[in-house]
Parts: sequence; C-alpha cells; structure tokens
Amino acid sequence: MQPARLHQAAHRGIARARGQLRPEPRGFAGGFGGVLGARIDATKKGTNERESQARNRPELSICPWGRPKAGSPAHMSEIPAEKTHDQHAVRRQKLAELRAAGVDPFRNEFEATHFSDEAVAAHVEGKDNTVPVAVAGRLVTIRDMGKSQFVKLLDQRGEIQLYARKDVMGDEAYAAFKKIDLGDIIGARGMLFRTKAGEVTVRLEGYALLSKALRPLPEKWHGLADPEQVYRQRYLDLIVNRESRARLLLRSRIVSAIRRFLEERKFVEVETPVLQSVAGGAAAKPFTTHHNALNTDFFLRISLELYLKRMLVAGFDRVFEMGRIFRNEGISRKHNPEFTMLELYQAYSDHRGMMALIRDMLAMICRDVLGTEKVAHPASGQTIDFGGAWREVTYKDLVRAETGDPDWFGRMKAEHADAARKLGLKVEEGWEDFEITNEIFSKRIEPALIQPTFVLNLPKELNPLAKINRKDPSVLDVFELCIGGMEIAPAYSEQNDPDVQREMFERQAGGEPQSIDQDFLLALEHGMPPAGGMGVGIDRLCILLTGAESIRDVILFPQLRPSDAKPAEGA
RNA sequence: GGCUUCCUAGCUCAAUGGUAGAGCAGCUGACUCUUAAUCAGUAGGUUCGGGGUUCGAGUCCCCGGGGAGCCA
Repeated sequence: MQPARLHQAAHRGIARARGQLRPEPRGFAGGFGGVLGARIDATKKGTNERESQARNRPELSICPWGRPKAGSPAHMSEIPAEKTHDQHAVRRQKLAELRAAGVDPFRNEFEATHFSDEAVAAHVEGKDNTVPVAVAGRLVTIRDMGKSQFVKLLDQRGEIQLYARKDVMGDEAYAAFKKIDLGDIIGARGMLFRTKAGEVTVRLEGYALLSKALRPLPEKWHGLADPEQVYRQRYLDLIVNRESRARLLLRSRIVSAIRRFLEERKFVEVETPVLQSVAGGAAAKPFTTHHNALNTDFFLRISLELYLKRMLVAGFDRVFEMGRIFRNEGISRKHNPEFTMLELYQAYSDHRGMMALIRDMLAMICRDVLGTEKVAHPASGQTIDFGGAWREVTYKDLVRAETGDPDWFGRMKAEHADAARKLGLKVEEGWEDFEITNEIFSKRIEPALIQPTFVLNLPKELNPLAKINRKDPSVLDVFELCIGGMEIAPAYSEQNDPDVQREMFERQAGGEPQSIDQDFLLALEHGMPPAGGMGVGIDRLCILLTGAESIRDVILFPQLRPSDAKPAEGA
C-alpha cells in the first residue's frame, strides 16, 4: 500500500518505557514444540546403570575430557602468568588441551529429549530421581561449591538447572566437568528432582561438551547495555538479556499468528519479485542494484502492491505476502531501511471489509500471543483495548476539530499555511495545499490517536491507487488505522479502472513517465476484480504489542554503519 | 544534513585538570542444596583514533570514527 510521503514524517509521543515487557512466558502453548526435529522419548534407563550406559552411548560420555595422555600439558600450567587475564587466550589453551587429550570440542552427537521448559514440566511431584531427561544448551551460570555445583543451561525456551555431585559422577568425570567454561554448549543427562529451594533440577549423571566457547559471555547481571553492541552482536544480547529474547520470540509468534489467521480465512500466501524495474506502489526512494548477466539496473521493491494486484487479475481472489521491503530513506526509531510489510488483497471486498478483517485479526493476535486484548501503552499511560468497538472518524472531522475551524476545507492555501504556523508547524514554500493540511494531521492529530481508530475518507491527493468516493469526489474510499499514535494499517477499495489508474499515475509521475509501471496497467486492462486491500506494518505492530521503544528493538539485526569486525586471532 | 550527548579492563560502571579504580567474568584456593551463592588471594588498561592547550589531560579545545536522542 502507499502510506503517502507525508505520513512518514516523525511522530511524537512514541513509546519510551523500557522493561515494560511481560515476563518471559516459560511455557509457550504449542507453537515451538518440535521445531528442532527429533526429540526422542524421555524413557531412559535408571540411575544405577549410569556407568555402563554412558560407556555404551558415545554421545553421552561421562568424561569428555578423557584421561589425559601421558605428557599432555597440565591444566593451566602452560599459560604464561601474564596471559591469565586474557580470557580468549585461556580458552584457546583449554581447547588445545582438550584436543591433546583426544576430546572433540565441537562434536555433533547428542539427542536431547526435552527443551528446558518441557523438562521442568516432566518432573513428577513427590517422585524425585525417577524421570530421566537429556537436555542441551549453553552454560550461563555456574555456582561452584567444591564437591558439588549448580549450573544452568539456556536453550530456546528458557533455562534449566543442573546439579553436579562428585559422589554421583565420580572423581574423574566431576573434575572434567568443573573445567567447562561459562558459555560452553553442552548436552546433559540425569534425573529430575526438586531442590530445597523449590527449583526443578537435573541431577547430572553424564554430559558431553558440544561446543567450546572461545569468548567470554557478557556480564551476567546487567547483560549488554551498550546499544551499539546490542545491535551489532545481537546473538550476545539474546543470550544474556532475557527481555530481548522474550520480545523477539514474541515477534515470531505474532508473525505466525498472522499467517494462521489469514490461512483460516482462505488467503493464499504468494511471493513476488524483490528486484523490480519500476519500483511502484508507494512514494519512496528505492535502492538500486544491478544484474550482471542482463546488464540491467533494478530497484529493490518499495511495496508489494502492484504485483499482488496482478495476482488478483490472475484469479487469486485472496492473496497476501509478508515480506521485506526497502526504502532508501532516513533511519530513526520508527524507520529501518528494510522492514516487513504485510499486504493482503481480497476480491469482491472493499475498504469496509478490510476494517472488519483487521479488527478481527488484531484481536485474535492479542488473544493468541498475549492472552489479552488489553495492551499497555507506556508512552501515553493508556491501556490500548483491541477488543472494544473501534472508533471511526473522517479525516476532515479530525482536521476541523484540531484546528477549531468548521469551515477549514472552504479556505484558501494561504489561510491554511498561517493556521499551521500558528500551531507551531513548519510549512515549506513549495507545498501544495493538501500537504499543509496533512502536516497538521501527521504532526498533531495522528500522534494523539492512541486507541485503535479508523480514519476514513482521506483526501484524494494522498493516494493514486484507491477508488474515489462516489458521494464526495474529493476523498477516497480508504482508511488509515492508527494505534498508539502510529499509522499501523492503510487500506483501500482498490482502483480497478485502468483508464482512471493511468490518469492518476500520470498526474503523480509529473514529468517522469518512466516511473509508471506500464506492465501493471496492461494487467489492469485484462480486468481486475473489485477488491479491498490493506497493508500492515509488521515492525510497528510489534513495537505496539511488545512495548518496545524503537523499531530497532523488534528487528533482530537493525541496519548500522558498517564497522570493522574484530578478527578472531589465533591463540 | 543540523543540534545535543555518549565512547574508560572481556562486560557493567567509577575517577575536582594531579598515582586510572570497583563489581561481575578470568586465574589460584576453600566450601556436597546454590539462586546476582559465599569466603581468601591474584592478574588485568593504546581511557575510540589523531592533534593541541597545560608543569601535568580519561577530564579542556580542534579534527576524524562509531552509537543514541531531538530536529530536518
């Protein structure tokens, strides 16, 4: 869809509060189970067989360090005293010792039976040490008490505590286990029990080192705080900052819920070209690229619209695409150069139909992903209610109310400019009349629309791809859904008259006819069914639903200036 | 693009223009139910890079790099 250029101006009053995220859900219902493929049954042998069992199971060697070969370097003694501060060097030394002892520090063989949360759930109350589990993950906590230690493993679903005892594991295996570093990835096997403090824990019987970490983890309590490092090394942020992990997992659940919803409604997901010779469907600066074999320049798409409408012509009556689009514009808390847009088109519907659809969709996502239709909006202090009746109001009524001028649309451009300046807005010299009014909408009205609001009947100048209202030819059959002070979803009754469409394109293109997608107009001439269409900014939706303060917090790897990566030097 | 601001040990942070410190992590030990475990000891710095002012610069000034916020 086409959020008009003017809608992209910065908005005020965006969510600021950090740490408003709901607690990390430990037991995501459904959704992620089995994602990693085979999880074998948790019916393993009993404790007493642990020694022989372990020897028969190469993936669960009791002592992955093995017995040091004669003449292999003694632990630590090879590290020069002046290097013991260099954690990377120390770990490389340990790696060398493992290899010298015949241990593969990057082995493959391990079959986990449970994710961390599943293991916790598998514990049978009052029956400690009867349920065997095998779990795998990164070691993120070590509490060493000499002849026993508590450690914690982090996996995709959370953490699980392991309890290692010298008398259970034997001297050799226990000594080897104590050499594992924070950050190493291991597989572990043992029986579930509940500690005195009440935490379900695996009594460690056997383990395997699966991947040696050569770099230390960030500080355990504060995590990573430097935003630059958080974005550049998101993998560390995700290991160490629970809040980030919860937020970005929530995003993938939102995306998944959207797909489920649309598929239930008989929508078909399609994929259309990213490389386009005319970047249409929106007013934005595209990225350019080049195809060598064709010796042709292409643009990266700035919207999904024109190809999805070709699919309407093709007879795909309900289509959607959720994909990356690219706009070569500024970077801010609300803009990343590549971002994710959902666009959907439904033949024989219209913008009214889209209103019902988006209302159902967002309410369903909230229930499904958050368990409630009421979402905190820290910036305004309000609670956004996705379940109630959503406000419907026309663009013109909003402008009249904001300016206090019932006859606003009967006045001349100069009067509009004066009034806008009185409201504290900047008015550029070359602006059209409608742009001045829209500046008021973008800067003053939209940021105040916190509860879900359908803004109807936008001025016809704002979009060339929508149908013109029959009763009032100065406005379009469209809405813009605003929530939390942001434009979340524009939708229209789609223009399907090829001649009107051509005229609108030509007016918009001005003196640049090459920017008109002639192939799209040709498709329209074959007949496109009447349809409702809608675009949903997925990143912004995620900002709302996760309480994030910036788009960078809901994008795994937001765009930054390239910097020289630190090379991995040898030991 | 403009304004403001930040960059100090692996990480989180201190340090009136006057000897660069602490916690975590590391290393050496003690400790068989811990929850930021505890205790003792120990090592660790191109203070983002370059230049300047000064007897003396992490600190003040200039240039450059990167990040963040506001504005455009």
